[in-house]
Amino acid sequence: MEQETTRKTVISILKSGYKINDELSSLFKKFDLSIPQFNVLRILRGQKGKPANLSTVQEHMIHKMSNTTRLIDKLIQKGFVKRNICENNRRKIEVYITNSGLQLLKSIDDRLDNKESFILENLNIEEKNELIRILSKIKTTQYN
Amino acid sequence: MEQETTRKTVISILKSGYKINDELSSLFKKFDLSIPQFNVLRILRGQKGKPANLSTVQEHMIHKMSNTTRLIDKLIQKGFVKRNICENNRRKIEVYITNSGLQLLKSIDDRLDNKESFILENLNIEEKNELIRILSKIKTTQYN
DNA sequence: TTTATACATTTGTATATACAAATATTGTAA
DNA sequence: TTACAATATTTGTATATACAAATGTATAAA
Repeated sequence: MEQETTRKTVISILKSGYKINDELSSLFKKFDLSIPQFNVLRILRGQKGKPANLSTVQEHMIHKMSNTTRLIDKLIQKGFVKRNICENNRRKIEVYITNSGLQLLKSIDDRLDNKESFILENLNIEEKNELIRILSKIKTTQYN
Repeated sequence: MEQETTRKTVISILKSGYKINDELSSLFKKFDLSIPQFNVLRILRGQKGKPANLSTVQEHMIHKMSNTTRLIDKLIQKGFVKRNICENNRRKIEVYITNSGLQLLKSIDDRLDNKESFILENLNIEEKNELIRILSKIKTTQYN
């Protein structure tokens, strides 16, 4: 009985995640970006000028990334990101967002806000906080 | 301010979804199955002997599938599923689960229950029901 | 009966992802 | 200072996915 509720809850979270994922994918697609690519750009913007190295970017990613190198290669090709070898530790590379990348994010910001508001339109603020609170209790073996 | 809560909520759902996805992936991987493959098997088991055609399977999938044909090809290769051409309407195919597929599911059932219980270990029954209730309010443009 | 349209599935192709192995650089212990 | 381990990133490869186009079948209209 409770097992049944547990199963339904798991499926409900999974499904909600897929739905939101699809919604955001189709938004970013208009800007020729994938969700992970967008996240990298947003992480780099959060650096406020300071470059980040690959492992830092990986740590901040919303989901574990198996190949950050090629992900960033794509962003470099598009001119949104630049890469240098770190002088202090030549194993590391430094990645930072370009003006073109910042402009792109600026043009996405409003549309993302709208999309997010739309998705959660039927939830009041208490429900949103309740969701955040409960979801934070999820346990996993994979990562924090 | 509320926009900030909205954003946090969206990210929280996404992240929870990714986490659970990764947990289940790594469980199914032990049985050489992906999550969509497992879902197809479970849908077919739910048919209780009656075959299902491709579009029926697609409708029941937890997330939209772009290529059910090849997904089922994999399951056929592994011997968990069989496929016939539908006699009444030769455009359709009929798919059904084999005994080997049923046995596989049986061997997964308990471990899946355990995994799901583990993931939601810190949630009481009210919180689970509350999650289901709130998550059902999520709106999307992509599908129902 | 021919032609067009809708339906159900399959195939082609380009891109993305996962995972393991390889490379390059640095730190450290003998 | 050499050898070994640790760190950071890159590359190879196999598989998965998305999307569009193609195929084959059925239905309906002229």
